[in-house]
Amino acid sequence: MSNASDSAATPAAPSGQHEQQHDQYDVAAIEARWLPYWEQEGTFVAAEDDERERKYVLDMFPYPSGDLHMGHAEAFAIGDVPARYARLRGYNVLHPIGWDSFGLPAENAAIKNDAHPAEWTYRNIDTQASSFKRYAISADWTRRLHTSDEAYYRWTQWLFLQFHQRGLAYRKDSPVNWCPKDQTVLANEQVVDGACERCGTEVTKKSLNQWYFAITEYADRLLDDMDQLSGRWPERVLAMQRNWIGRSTGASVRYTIEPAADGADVEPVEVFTTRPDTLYGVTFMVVAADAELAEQLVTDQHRGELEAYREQLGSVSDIERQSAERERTGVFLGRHAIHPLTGERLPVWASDYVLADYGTGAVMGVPAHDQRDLEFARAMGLDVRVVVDTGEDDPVETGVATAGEGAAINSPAWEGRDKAAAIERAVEVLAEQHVGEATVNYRLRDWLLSRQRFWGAPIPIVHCETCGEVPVPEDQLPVQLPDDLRGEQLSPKGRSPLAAAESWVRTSCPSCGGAAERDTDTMDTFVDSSWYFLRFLSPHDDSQVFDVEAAKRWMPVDQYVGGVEHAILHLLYARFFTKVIHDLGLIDFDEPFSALMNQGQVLNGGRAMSKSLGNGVDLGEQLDAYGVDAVRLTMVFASPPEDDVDWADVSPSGSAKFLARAWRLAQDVSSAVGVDPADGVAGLRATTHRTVAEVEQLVEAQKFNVIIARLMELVNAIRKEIDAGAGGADPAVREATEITAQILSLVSPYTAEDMWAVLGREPSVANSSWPVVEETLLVDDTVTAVVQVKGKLRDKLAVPADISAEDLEAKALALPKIQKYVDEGGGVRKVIVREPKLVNVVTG
RNA sequence: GCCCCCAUAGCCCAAUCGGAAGAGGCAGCUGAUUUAAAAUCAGCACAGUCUGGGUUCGAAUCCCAGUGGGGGCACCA
Repeated sequence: MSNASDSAATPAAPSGQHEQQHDQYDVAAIEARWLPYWEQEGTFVAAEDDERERKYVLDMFPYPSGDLHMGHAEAFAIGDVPARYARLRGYNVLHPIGWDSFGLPAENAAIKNDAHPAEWTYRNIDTQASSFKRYAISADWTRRLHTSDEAYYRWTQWLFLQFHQRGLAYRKDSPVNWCPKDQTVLANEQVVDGACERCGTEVTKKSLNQWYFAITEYADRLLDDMDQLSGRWPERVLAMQRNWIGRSTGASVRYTIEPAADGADVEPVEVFTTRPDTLYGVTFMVVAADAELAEQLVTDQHRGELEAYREQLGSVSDIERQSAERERTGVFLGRHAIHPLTGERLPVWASDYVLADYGTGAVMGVPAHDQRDLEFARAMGLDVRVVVDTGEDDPVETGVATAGEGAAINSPAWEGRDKAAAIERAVEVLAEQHVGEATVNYRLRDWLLSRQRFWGAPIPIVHCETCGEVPVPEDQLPVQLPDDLRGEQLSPKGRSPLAAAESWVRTSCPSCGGAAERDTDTMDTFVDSSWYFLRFLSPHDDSQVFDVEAAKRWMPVDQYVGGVEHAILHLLYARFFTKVIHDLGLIDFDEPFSALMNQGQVLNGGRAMSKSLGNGVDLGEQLDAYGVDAVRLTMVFASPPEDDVDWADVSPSGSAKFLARAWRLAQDVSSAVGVDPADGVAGLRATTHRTVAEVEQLVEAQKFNVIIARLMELVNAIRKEIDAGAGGADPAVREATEITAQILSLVSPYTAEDMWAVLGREPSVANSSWPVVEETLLVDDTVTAVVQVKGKLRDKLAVPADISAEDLEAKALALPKIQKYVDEGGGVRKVIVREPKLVNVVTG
């Protein structure tokens, strides 16, 4: 069972010997034969002037972290199936490849090795590119791109300027997530459980002036347009995006604030609530302790207490603060708000359970019907007033708030109404009194895009003392990265390394010509990957961001393939970019990916492969041991594409065995090219055409693993026919074997190509035409009908396939066994007939 | 706490519309071939579909409740 002992690991035969070795399946020789051929012939180049119907099949492009690994092997084997299938079905297929080549690892490697990030990056890209070529992805290499190329990031900067011009890229001061280890800010999406997604360091808050994309302006469209993706994207990805956007509808309510003893006027405070129906249950108001609002509201007598409270909070980490069991804390601000409907005086408190950056940073306290408010009220001795009768016990006694449905009580303006009707009426009342209105709030925040790191696209903005923030004119793009920084000069210092390149920073203002400074931050690398699928349309065009005419022809992407780890970040950002680019008038669609497939992970022994577990499997070793085709076949066959593949559960040696078995069939075909399959044995022909018909459905349904199972059956059937049936000269055997090569080419291109050549056909099998199913071969003359009595199988019956319901029923009822059961059951009550396959006799 | 997905043989997994529970593979066993082994070939066995209800002539499939596993969001008002 050890890999090393597997016979598929036979070293390559010297070239030129394969003619003599045709009875031996020699993986290395077959790979060596076809790889250069495809490259020379440009077999997979997508033509612009080809007017056949088009398909754009895209794998999420890789980050160049070292060589390819098992995860790449799975993803790209799976992504190649729809691409190759479309090609066989006669589509003009675009299946490009490139690299997402900006990012932190390159920079860290550069610091460590006293080098420039570009050196590490492009070396890794070269390594991966040659591995990809060997892996025989049917990619169009002429469109290869790297996001770290000037020719690419120039247009990333151009897009930034378009966003900026429309007010969608802006700067603001805000507390932001800060990773102390990477010394850079992070987007909300990059903070997982309070820690940096990349390095795991606990994230702190820092108040900084940063660049943002106004993705929240697109929140509704991002949410609502998911309807058109339903059924074509995995449901869980859509669910994750819905969660992330977190739209909640409710009302904003304005509370006037009672002037303090010192007489100073205070602005009204607006709060957001999803439960305006509980308005009569409000007994207090709480503002976020860390919000400016708290400072504005606190009276002089209580200012000291607020400051002490804030100081105390500073020592509490985010993770601790979010723990559910924490006691409610807070301070009274010495101030009262006026209830907009009752005129009651409501004490205003500050607490850390209210978030400063959601809604308005203030909430109305409804302790009877909100658990958090109830806990706070109990801790502070505040009133609890029940205004919804849910039929549950009094929250005051149980300590459990009743958040469910029920009739409104103690609510004069909507007494007795159920939740929905009460909410509706409450919003009306608020509007009539001019104290509130229906409002929508989102969990989604604007996308923080600036990074204080080197290896990214510089933000094309110049800061001028007289003109302020000035965009770099488009004809001066790209703003190139300075090339004289390397090694230690790139180490994180809490501000961008670009700031150290003084001659780079010093520039003149594009507007007034005076002395000015460049913005020293670079863009989040997710910006780069938010539009690369468009750049693939015209990667060498230096006159425009992408060819808008080509976009009409190719976009949107018909099939996007990638890991579920990008469910929120990349996919949400790419959708956002597409909508903005749509609004810029460059494209006429507003969703980039019509269909999405998530492939699973590759595990080993039930766990993700990792260095610390020591369970890593080296892709190169697997390829050397079993061959590219066997590894690809194993990946596809192991499970449905979206499921994880556990390398400990699968058998690449079994795959290699199957490939050899399939390949040998081609050796045994002795009929000439072009013989009429109609002259061949009928049984095998029926199996063949049934397989083709089924494979068509299986590709559409993305059940790629089952394709392999069907192919194995076909191979078994051909073997049987050759050895114990009509023999290798039968035309049906040739037809079946040719089709085997075609189906196999979806997954194991080398073996398939070689079979195709051995069969005497012109390469490439990848561009051959998909077999036409002969429908007449799919229908049997006779079928087996099952006969049930009360749903239990009691007998079987061979009948003509076109039997009528009446005849089938008569035949079934005439069966002696059935008569026996019918008699025992007390006679026929009803007969269900589904001709020609089933009869169910109901007795009694 | 809220939401999404999943559960079929020792293991990975099939099963169009609700119509015979089993296609394929792995591991296992038997045999042929072989001096032997490998490779190859032929064959065998193993579950009644997580549990409990319901709908139906008929449920792996639909509905309800639960158990177990995976995932997302979460002091978001």
